[in-house]
Amino acid sequence: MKIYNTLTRKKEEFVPLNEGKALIYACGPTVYNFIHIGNARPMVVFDTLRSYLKYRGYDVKFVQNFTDVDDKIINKAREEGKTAPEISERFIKEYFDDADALNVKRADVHPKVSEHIPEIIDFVQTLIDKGYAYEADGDVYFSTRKFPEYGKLSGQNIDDLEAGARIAIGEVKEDPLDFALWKARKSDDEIAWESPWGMGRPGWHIECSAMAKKHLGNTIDIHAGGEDLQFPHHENEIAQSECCNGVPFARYWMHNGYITVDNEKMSKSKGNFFTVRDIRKEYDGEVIRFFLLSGQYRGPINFSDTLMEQARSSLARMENCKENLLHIKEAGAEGDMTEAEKAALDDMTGCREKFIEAMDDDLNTADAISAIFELVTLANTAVKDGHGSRAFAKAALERLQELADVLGLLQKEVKEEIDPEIQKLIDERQEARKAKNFARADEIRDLLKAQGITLKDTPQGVQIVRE
RNA sequence: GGCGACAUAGCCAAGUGGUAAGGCAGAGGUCUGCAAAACCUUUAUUCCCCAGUUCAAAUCUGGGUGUCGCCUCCA
Repeated sequence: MKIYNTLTRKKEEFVPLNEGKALIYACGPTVYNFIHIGNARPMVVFDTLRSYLKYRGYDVKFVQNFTDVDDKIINKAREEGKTAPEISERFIKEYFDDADALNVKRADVHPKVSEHIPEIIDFVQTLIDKGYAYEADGDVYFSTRKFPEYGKLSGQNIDDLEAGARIAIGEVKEDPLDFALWKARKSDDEIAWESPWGMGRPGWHIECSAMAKKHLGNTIDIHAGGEDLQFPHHENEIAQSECCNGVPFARYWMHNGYITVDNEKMSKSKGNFFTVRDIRKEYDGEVIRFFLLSGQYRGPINFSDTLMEQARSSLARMENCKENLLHIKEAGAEGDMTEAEKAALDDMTGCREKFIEAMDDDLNTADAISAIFELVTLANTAVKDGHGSRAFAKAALERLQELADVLGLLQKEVKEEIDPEIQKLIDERQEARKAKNFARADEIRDLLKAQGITLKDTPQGVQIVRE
């Protein structure tokens, strides 16, 4: 598989540190609010990366942190008269609720900053001992200029950065480019821990370095996150980790593009963002997932109602195919497949190859989706004359599901049981249709439709589709 | 100012040297009691503009134009 590596600005063959294994660290959310659609993109994209690597046989260890110690959380806690842990625990829960809706699986480890304070303190102390960091008034800063490779990820020249940087009033940094590893407590209501430098809390960048080190080791395979984290967050992580550990930090850096609204970046500070929770009122989580995978992950993607509607319609085509095949699997012709079905099944092998080729090319999910649509068309066409066989439906379904699973699509459980009352109505409708009492038949169909049950009259009998 | 990304049909979106995938929407048709779903046909002589390289360019080079991002918390 080829991965676009931000570090080299090239697509490179993915060669993990240890053959057959993949160590991935993805920057997770600061848990002070519901996640927005922009947060959802890296979740879905890197969940798909993990899923695909597993599909290709890698033993994947995927770590995604929660930043549960942060100014924003402290502020939110003050506003609501709660403690910081109360805020973060609540929004971690809400995070998982949204993640589940998006079919984003749990990471192997979800470390929290608050549970890694000793590791972080050790990390900072090592940097001080090695001469890369210094203490000032209870703060600890990283001496950026002591890391000659600073800027290698973002392509920034350290002197150009210097020109734009400023030391804010009250800061005690030796150099404008230095950044905080540890922040001294400023008021009693701030969450804080004991440290060799007094009461305080970790800076933002150090968390990821420390947690990645603990759970994945000194060198990891892939470090992932949003494009805007490239600088300074990831640049600082590299500086800290490589100075502390003396080995390369991450072999591949992957960055997803952002979501725009009216072609402007959506961000918390601009306030033009949509939470996943709100969007879910209108669209199924799987539609959101489909939408996020419909374009290449590195480019920007514009969010709008029109595009969500398109995503919904597109995904419906895939879902219909699955439902139709499920129905034929139960009610279709018994015995051998037709020649057309055999041929279609053969052609589906090509779809799988196209799918893999696309995903191998830096996770080209747009092309991968088109491969699934080609498979859908093959399946639909093979059974269009109404003579679909059970054997074909079963085999086609497996092939469809295999690819959809990799993308985390078509994950809804199909309910098998039918309420006896409902079944009675369905039977009555069939009787009515036989008697050409279409008024009654349509009445029942409308009645059930209102309950989320769609009836389709197919060559294989009534197909029942539930929402 | 420094660094970077993008520009393909009504909309979304692949394609990075060999003659424009896929999806949505639209139009017409088939099937159906009617629907739904599905199938068939149809929708870019052309890929922001201009020059160049080449037998051949959406794809490479140079120059424009436009849009956006990072450099400050953000995925």
